[in-house]
Amino acid sequence: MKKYRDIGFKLTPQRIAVLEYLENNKEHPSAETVYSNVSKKFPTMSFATVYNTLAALRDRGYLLELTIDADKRRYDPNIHPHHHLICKVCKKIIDIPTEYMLQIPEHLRGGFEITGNHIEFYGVCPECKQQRAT
Amino acid sequence: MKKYRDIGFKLTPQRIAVLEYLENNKEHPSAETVYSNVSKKFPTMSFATVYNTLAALRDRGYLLELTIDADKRRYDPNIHPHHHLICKVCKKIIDIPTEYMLQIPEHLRGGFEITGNHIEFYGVCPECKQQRAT
DNA sequence: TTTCCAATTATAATTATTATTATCTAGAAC
DNA sequence: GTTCTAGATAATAATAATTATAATTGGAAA
Repeated sequence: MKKYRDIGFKLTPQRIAVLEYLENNKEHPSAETVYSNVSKKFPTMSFATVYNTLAALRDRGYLLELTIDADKRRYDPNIHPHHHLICKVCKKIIDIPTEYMLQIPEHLRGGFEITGNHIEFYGVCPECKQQRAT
Repeated sequence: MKKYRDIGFKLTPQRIAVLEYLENNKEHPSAETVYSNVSKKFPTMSFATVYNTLAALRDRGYLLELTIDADKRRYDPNIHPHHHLICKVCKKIIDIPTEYMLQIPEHLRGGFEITGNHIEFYGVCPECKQQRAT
């Protein structure tokens, strides 16, 4: 696949299948979902390969690992900064552009009734910053 | 413990020990941390009891279950709406009042260097809403 | 005091994820 | 195009967090 050239690691058919499944995917799939879909076309696919590929892509910044669902990690191919709207019942996840921090416009809400929000600020604490410096 | 009367479920010594450990705790401990601390004073304490108690408190709204850390669930006795500042290295979690959505003042940052943020909006999607209605 | 029942304990089971290892292959070098 | 090898795959074992099961216990209520 030409389009994935220079992604920075060895391109195997398995990895291309994962990349293709993820491309433009808005479902925020779990490793299990990726596995079950990719292995349809690639029956020899191993679960470990899915985990390896997802971790490799995450480490290289091609994929976000979401911790929204306590039961399983979810993966987001949209690496541009954005927020999420989450159904508390079925754990459906919808992307929300960063410009909407207070009010989400109707056309993006998708019929959701929004009941709350939570902001996670990320950084490095002074203790860990110092550890790294040494 | 008078203060925990009428909490809505049977108060056992084990549960009181968990409640006392959690009270005013700002560490956002995991089940493992709760277990290891509570079992110091309560050596017969079982891991299942910790999980049961945390789930019972969470279900009754006395405790928030945080999904910030992919590796383990963390628990927050502060049930008033608030946000979190998270060290990406050590997973330390600091409470941030809801009034600070854009800029966190120096005295709350605790020396953190803040590099990003992510908002989770919660709600119920139309599909799940309908399911519930039936 | 006795009965009853929900909570606890001990432990087994489950689920997601990571590690191990032998084998294989993509892609660089010739 | 062939060869070579670092890195990838597949199969499987291991680990860690969490949940389920079943027997036991202890305290509330009769």
